[in-house]
Amino acid sequence: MATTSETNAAQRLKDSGLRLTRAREAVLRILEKAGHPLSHQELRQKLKAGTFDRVTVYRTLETLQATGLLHRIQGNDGVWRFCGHGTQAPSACPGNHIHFLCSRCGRMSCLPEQPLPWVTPPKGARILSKQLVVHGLCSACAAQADADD
Amino acid sequence: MATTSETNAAQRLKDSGLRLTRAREAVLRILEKAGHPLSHQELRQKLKAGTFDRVTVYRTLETLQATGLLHRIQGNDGVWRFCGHGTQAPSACPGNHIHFLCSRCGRMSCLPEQPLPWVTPPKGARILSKQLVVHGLCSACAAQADADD
DNA sequence: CTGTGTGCAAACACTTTGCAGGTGT
DNA sequence: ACACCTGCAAAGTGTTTGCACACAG
Repeated sequence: MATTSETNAAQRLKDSGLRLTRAREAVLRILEKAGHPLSHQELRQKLKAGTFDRVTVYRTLETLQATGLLHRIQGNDGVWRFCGHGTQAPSACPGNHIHFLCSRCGRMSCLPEQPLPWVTPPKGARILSKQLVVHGLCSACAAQADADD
Repeated sequence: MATTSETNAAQRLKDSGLRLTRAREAVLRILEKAGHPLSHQELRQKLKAGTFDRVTVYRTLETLQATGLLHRIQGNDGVWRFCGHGTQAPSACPGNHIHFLCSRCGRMSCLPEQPLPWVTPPKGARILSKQLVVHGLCSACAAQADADD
């Protein structure tokens, strides 16, 4: 079961029945290391722009997310952010928790210790997923904002 | 204090110190009547497309929202939806509750009886707003989906 | 009259689609 | 060998910006 951290991303891809390609491995590896959700753009920057086509990255993220290797959340900026940290189980970070998005620096973070609340569905409705995103200033930006006085 | 329902929208605009214009009154009136949040697009359709420029509607929504006459939420489709129902107080429907978005028909509804949970901010961070959106199938679409078997 | 609102055109950002050629198994 | 990935080009969707004219107060 245990694999070296080197090949962890590759292993997860294989285990999921996906073809092992450069793009997938690179994307997954970066997201595993990131520790917080990255937008397409942020991810692209870490890939040393030019390595992969924008479209490829979009499709790769879509595939990984559909396979359950990543989860995605969206802040009030309308941008998807993908999270793949917690590399042990196939879906170690299922995203069933609150996310925090800093309105100043745009960085999103997971609040894994705070689960999503129970929601009573409207009569007859079926709930498929929930998303609780908290907007505000992260500690760094809050301090910065105070200094700007 | 009471005004006829005819001029309610107009009155609220004046009370907020905004200039009374055709666009603002029309937009506010529609949102008051809608009873659920409308996207720019949905709103535009109710305005009998062509009445106002797209840009005007965007700016009007921005203004009304900034003034507190509307609140806005965003589903996982990245689209803003504006809500102005509950017309009594200046900010009668502040949006401090859960929203439900049907992934099939795209209609959003308010779940006003279910308030947002308390969230503990990350150390040093400052929370400015919260958004809990539940995705799924509304009762109509759930029934329809079952019938599609 | 003056400042704000509106319409029109164009720009923007993010994402998706179509198709030909390249790659993993 | 064959299906699936990738890159390139182009289109799509929602939203914003710049500027000149029109309108509310």
